[in-house]
Amino acid sequence: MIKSPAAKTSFKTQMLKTREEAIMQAVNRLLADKGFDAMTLDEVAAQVGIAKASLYKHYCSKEDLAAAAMVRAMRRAQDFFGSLPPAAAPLDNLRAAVRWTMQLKLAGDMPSLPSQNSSLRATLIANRDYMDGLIEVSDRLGAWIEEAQANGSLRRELPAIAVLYTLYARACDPVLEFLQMGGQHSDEEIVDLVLSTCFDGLNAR
Amino acid sequence: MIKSPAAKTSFKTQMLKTREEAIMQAVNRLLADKGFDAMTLDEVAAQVGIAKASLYKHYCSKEDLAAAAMVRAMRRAQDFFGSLPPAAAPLDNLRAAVRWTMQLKLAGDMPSLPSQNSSLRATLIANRDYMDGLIEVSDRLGAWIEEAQANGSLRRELPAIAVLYTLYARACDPVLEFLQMGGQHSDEEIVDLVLSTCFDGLNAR
DNA sequence: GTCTATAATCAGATAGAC
DNA sequence: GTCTATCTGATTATAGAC
Repeated sequence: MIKSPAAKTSFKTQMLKTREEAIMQAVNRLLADKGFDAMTLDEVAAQVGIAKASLYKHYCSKEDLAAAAMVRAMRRAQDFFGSLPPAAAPLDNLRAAVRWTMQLKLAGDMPSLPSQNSSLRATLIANRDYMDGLIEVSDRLGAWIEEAQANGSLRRELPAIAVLYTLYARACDPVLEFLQMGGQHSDEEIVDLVLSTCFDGLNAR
Repeated sequence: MIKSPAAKTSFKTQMLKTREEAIMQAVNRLLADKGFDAMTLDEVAAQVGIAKASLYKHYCSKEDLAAAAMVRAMRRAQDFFGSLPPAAAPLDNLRAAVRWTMQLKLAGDMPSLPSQNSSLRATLIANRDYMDGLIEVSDRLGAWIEEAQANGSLRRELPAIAVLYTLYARACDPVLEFLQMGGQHSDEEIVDLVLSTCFDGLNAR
């Protein structure tokens, strides 16, 4: 069978995309599981089933690899935002966003970064795609936060930036994995618990 | 001047203790600052002002070094508990404990561990002093949690273990450093903010 | 016990054949 | 583009003089 050059290119491109998707999934899982520093490229290559050197044909450094995973996560967040009902209350949107993040985290599909400094930070800050995505996501969440404070559903005395950080922090909350490790609760229960302590606090009312 | 053997031994012992205290302080700061993986023994040695090889005369591995810092942190926590007024309400004790931890963290004097797995975990679990300290601290906090739930100041529907984890997690909460990095708030304000979001939640009441 | 010098290991990155 | 084999640098850990 004779293929046109265009079809051949398209096929190869698709193969490439599929492989890169496989790499991203492996990186996501490893990043969620052990963090950037502990993740080795040998592991990534082994999990994808390719040689380590081949990774460098797709991404030119370990930092680049992780940055790509983060860019992907930002895109997925924005897709999720787009799927929310347009008429929903801002507080419900915030809760939905945090819930979505924690579900992905528990499923090992959220490449949460280490809170502490690493060589990644510099790479990420220099990465236009990531920064654009981060800013868009932050703007979206920030708008909901201000709306929720304006309509009285969120505490007005808290600085919006502190609320934003608190929500972001749920993506790397160790309470999630500790409870998961304990084995006493289902993932769904864990998400409900942490969501409740985050928004409602520990104190009785 | 002639010294008795006893005095000489005591002096040397004291010198040793002083040096080990200096090492612990350096480890504390580095552990709080960049975490276990990113901390190198070269840095520790440089900060203490001794040769790297000398560290191994005091602690036989990097894990051991960090474990010693954690044991020390547990002891200090217990000392702090002992300094609390005996008649205080359990909820006040919990708040005081979390506040104390966050203040140390912001001052760079709390060797918070990475939430994620590392070679440290195995070493710590095998370390009797650490585990004993951890259990004692957890028992103390756990008792306060149950008392606070019994007297209605803490939400009864939350599993005590989830509350305990949530309190522990404040020791490595990235919100602290993010707000500190922003430079808009004093350390005291940051502690108040995070304490408030932890116990009172984000929602308006 | 402290030092200088060095071994041993591991992980990120590259060379070059195919 | 993918592979095997290798380089390079960083870091933990140790040897041996003093």
